[in-house]
Amino acid sequence: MGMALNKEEMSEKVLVIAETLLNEGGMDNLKARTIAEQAGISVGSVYNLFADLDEVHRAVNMRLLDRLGVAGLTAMADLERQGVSDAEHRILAMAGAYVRFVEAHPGSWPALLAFNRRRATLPGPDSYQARLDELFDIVAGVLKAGNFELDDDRRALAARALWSSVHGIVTSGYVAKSDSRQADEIWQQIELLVGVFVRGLERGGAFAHARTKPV
Amino acid sequence: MGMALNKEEMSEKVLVIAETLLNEGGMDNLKARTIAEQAGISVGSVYNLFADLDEVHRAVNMRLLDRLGVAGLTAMADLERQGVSDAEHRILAMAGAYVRFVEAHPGSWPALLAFNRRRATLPGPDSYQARLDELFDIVAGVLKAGNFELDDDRRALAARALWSSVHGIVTSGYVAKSDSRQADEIWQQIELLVGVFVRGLERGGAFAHARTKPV
DNA sequence: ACAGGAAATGAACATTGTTCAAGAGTTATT
DNA sequence: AATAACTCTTGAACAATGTTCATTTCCTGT
Repeated sequence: MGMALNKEEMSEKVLVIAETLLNEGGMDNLKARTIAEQAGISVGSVYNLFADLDEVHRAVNMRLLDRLGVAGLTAMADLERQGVSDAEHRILAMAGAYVRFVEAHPGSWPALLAFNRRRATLPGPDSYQARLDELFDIVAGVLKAGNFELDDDRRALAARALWSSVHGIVTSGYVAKSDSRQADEIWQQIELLVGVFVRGLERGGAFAHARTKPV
Repeated sequence: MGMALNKEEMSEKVLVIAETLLNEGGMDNLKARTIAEQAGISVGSVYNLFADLDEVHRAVNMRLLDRLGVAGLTAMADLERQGVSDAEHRILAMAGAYVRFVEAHPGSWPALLAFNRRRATLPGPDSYQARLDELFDIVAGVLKAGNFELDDDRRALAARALWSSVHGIVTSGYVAKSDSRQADEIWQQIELLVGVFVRGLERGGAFAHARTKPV
């Protein structure tokens, strides 16, 4: 007989199952009964471990974000080892890590940032936003090493804008993900964005701006 | 007694109701029974007019995309009338139109591009992607008037990258939409992006790039 | 061995999308 | 006018789901 799992171990098992379900069939595939069946417990027990499916989903997202962060840092470390310190190359490596991550998580990624499950993303006691900030910080670190003329606030803003832009390109690109050449189109856009962005920063464009927000 | 509505008029009524429901409560608020009740028909009749709720949702999205396109064109026309032909200002005006549109459609916008309802956005016989292309074309038009050194393909790519970037910034910004200063942060990022992007294009950065896609 | 509590269970409930047989209404034909 | 053929509407019924909770089972300390 297998040793009975304690609460934490069973939670872990549930999360592994949940991640697989999400990856395979997206948000709609995360069902309480399926989890219970695959984990060898009852529906009620799932609700004993987690308040509701939202909490399960959030927990899975947490781990995904963590792994995405690790992937980014790993990519940076790899370039470091190769002695690459060029900002454009490093940013492209970050973007590459992100694209690979997305491609490796076709089902769970759509619900990762645009978390649309039940209620509109309540702030949550957890550090959801904190993990996103960590990702921004990695990009900001690359920008800092790039020696652009940016103060800390401005650099943070640029990092968020750049990262969000890459995210937007990937998102838009995968809406109609029927074609396989779509992947190529995405990467072309990213290369263009990063190239133009870096050159724009080098020109100091980040400072020359006026408030033009329309009412 | 009010004249009975024919099929088309009733479809119209259903779509108006559906749009309101989506705007007020998001995707989960689009329920067959609510629509039926508010339209004064039976549940079955809703399914007589539309194959399923997905089709209703898609139809609503179509109209939203149309209106978004009109908003963009209107913004361009306004600037035209004011004699503004500066590319950066025009792009910012486009982005402003987009941001205003998003703010005006808090419930329906999240499901507009990332259409996650049932199946993964099947290509659909409709012109969903075509409407998105129209929006890209508007941006491409602005870039063309900007006299950057871009051939047609490259300009189309830049337009898509730029528009998707703006979309990404708005998307990321509204994930944690608790704060009202978030709106300001979004616009700052957009200004930075557009400013840097335009300056980067002016430097011809769109050409100086190498294939660096990681495996 | 037994009491007390903690955890697991799964039947039951509420809500949903969707279907479809039956009925109501409309139009064409004789 | 009467009837037939057709279309549209209805709402009850079904299946799938998230969630709850009274009951049962299991474990632990004495």
